[in-house]
Amino acid sequence: MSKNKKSVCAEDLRNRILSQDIAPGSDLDEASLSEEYGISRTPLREVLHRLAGDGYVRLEENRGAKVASMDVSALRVFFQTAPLIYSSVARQAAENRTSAQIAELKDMQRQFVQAIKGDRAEQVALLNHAFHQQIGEMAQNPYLMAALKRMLIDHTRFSQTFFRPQSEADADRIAKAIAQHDAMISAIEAQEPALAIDLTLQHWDLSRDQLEKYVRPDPLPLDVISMKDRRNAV
Amino acid sequence: MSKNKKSVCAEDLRNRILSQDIAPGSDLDEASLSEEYGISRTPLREVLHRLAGDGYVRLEENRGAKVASMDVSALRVFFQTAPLIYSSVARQAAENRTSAQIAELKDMQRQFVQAIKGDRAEQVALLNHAFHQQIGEMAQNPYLMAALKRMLIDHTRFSQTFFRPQSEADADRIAKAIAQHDAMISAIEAQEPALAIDLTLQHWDLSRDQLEKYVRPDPLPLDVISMKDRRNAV
DNA sequence: TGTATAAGATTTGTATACAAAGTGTGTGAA
DNA sequence: TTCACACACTTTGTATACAAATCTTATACA
Repeated sequence: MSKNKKSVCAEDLRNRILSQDIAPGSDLDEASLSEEYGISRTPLREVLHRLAGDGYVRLEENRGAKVASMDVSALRVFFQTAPLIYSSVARQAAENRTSAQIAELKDMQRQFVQAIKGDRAEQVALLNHAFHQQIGEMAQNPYLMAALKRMLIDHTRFSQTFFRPQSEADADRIAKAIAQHDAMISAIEAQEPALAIDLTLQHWDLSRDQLEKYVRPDPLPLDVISMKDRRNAV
Repeated sequence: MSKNKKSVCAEDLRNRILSQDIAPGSDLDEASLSEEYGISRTPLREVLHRLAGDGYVRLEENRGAKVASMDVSALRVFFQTAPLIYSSVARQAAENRTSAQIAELKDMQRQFVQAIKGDRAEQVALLNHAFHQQIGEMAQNPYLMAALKRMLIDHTRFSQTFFRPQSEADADRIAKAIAQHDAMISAIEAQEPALAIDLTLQHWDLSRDQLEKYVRPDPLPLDVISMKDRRNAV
């Protein structure tokens, strides 16, 4: 794939951040990371500076790099902004996509479906990320792309649980997401911006419902109350 | 201002790129730049990687950093996208601004007007950049901010000629721009999103007209045709 | 004259050593 | 016991040396 160790390092760090393998807010230790990727600190630091510009990490003077945090206030803005960016990107993707890009998008969707069948939740989330980023590439709009990339960093991190079906209803939602992806591909391929926007907003609605579950999950079983009583009794 | 040499270097490079002191597409030589800023190549390269993430430069494998180019196709997308981003940012700035941010914005506007009076065109362009970026900060939306910052890189570079008045009409336009800034400050301070959007779109229209002049300037005097005839005759 | 190739010069990429800043811990005085 | 300070230790920041790649130029050959 990528030729040199440095780009492998950068891509792996991105993936680990996206999949919350490295938690939001955690420190990135230069020494251990450089050893892990078999490079010296110099190129590693260059990677970190690049990731900082891309919004994956934050650099603090004399105290190193931390993974970009996800606080509650950010969440509100996220929900507010996503429909605007996603639908604008979808419109332009339908208008400007090349056939080579369509082929690549279809390939990504194939891999995405494969990964779902194989129950590899982390891979699924990353492939979903790549799918939506590819639609961003199709829009050929560097300004919207900058916003989209930042949205997808948070979206992918938030949606970690999305692709780990817990119930029959979860599986249904994933099947629906696959179908929506297929419909979006068709609309973009057919160069129908209005349809692409509509499908994108539907896809967003599905994702949003699931994200809200992630943010505000079902309350813990009420048993804990009796446990608390018991502990106090001791 | 900034404490260390490294951030001075980063800021100066940004300014030089924004003011086209370093032309789009030109190479950045590590050795000469590091000498110029009195730092070694290691931190300079880190700065370049950061600027790459921010969209100021492009890094090419084994052939260094080049200033982000501005080709014709980009221009089309720029005009297409600016109203969406600018008005969205203006809305949220009016909704979310703090009073401290208003004070800072007013101060920037003061400096901006001062620089215009002093005929320091380059400073004027940079202060105009800072003004609009501050409105971006007020929106408190990192996703839109990413798009806005990228837009402003190109906008500031395109608008280099804007603030070098050549005629009475140019001076009028600059006066109008100042008045629009003031009106935008008032609308944001009064937390009136609809008004802020409206004023922003008016401001954009003014800027767009001037940008179109920059891209498609008045044709050269027709004298050249006779000059050409003369040369061919020799 | 034009092209291909090889050697040299230049520039970029990486590793290592050292400097500087931050962090933690233990000891002594209030 | 608590606070302050000094000291050691850890981590980040920078400079330099060297390796690797690219670019330039000169030369040979068609």
